[in-house]
Amino acid sequence: MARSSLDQMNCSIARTLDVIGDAWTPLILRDIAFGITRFDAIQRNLGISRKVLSERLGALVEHGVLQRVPYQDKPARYDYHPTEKGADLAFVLLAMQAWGDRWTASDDGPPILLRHETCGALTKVVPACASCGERLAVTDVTPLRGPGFETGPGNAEISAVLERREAAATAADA
Amino acid sequence: MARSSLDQMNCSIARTLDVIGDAWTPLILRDIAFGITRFDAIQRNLGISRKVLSERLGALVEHGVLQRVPYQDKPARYDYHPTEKGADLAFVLLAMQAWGDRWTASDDGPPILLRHETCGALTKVVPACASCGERLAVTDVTPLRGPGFETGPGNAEISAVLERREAAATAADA
DNA sequence: AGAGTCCGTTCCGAAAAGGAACTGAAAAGT
DNA sequence: ACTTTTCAGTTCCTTTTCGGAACGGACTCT
Repeated sequence: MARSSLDQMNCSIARTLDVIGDAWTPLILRDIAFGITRFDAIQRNLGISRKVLSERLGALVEHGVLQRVPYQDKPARYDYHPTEKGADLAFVLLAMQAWGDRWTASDDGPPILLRHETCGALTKVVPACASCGERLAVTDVTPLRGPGFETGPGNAEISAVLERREAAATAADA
Repeated sequence: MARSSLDQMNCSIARTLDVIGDAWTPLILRDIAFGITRFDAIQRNLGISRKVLSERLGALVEHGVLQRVPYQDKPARYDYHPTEKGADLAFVLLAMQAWGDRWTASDDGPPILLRHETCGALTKVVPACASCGERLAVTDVTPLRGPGFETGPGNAEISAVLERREAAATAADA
């Protein structure tokens, strides 16, 4: 994982991966979301090496995803809490959970259920269109080059693909 | 990334990470979703080392996320296509994209836009409740221990947290 | 005083990644 | 016919990262 190359890419997925693109980081964020906010507790829970945990937490603070909140002074000790930016990653985690529930759960069923407090039902998280609110199927969304698009490392071929598609779509319109 | 420890965990997120828990795999899946389905094209596009790409593609086929589809015979050559299991990972990618768009995009705006063909609008993907269809806020969902839950590696502390919360909720009901 | 908690850092051997070169089979150029 | 190019890997070697155990420091508890 070339640390630098990812956030250089003109791609929101790559830039997200620059923050959470390894095996441990999402699990650390999961623990914190569950209210396990201290170094030792996370380390015990995950069985992660203290060294790597220390590095990951530092990077997450660096990225503005977590913040250190002091809970005692004598030896300075902190809880790690999500910032708004960090809390917003929950949807990524929930999407992973939904996929894992569907494709990797044991016969018993999923280990964790979610209740939607507003409607009271046990639920799962599904993707919806921000505009019409309808549930989204993958086949219903088409990618287009956006205002921030530039051909560069990590998307040269994608640029070509999109150009071809958009040209075809324009031709079809005429 | 301890290959084995992750899929051993009683957690859908961990088991998902066992499949896509590194920096390259999601980008490879993104490329394939865009229709870049051949070894060399992916390699060129991402600048990933051929060795790692080869390993990742093999693992994804192994996991049943991708399948090799022959497109010529003499030297056997394949396109990599998503299976249903693989296509279903698109929502994880879209969640990453949505987060990246919001928190890491440049001033120009996001590099890629999505059009929802059903309603015609430029959109972004938001989480919704599968039951009531309402848009979900993270604070509206409560995790509960599910049928497949077992205390074990990776969730001992979580088990304790949930137990406490569920006990508190039960007490509040009475 | 001695053990326990908490959060790290340090050191070392093992594993993984990066990178360039090499193989192999066939099509395409000259 | 011969060389170059395309395509998909594999191999080898160097650099980075990881895992694991030990150590440190600042305190609290018994």
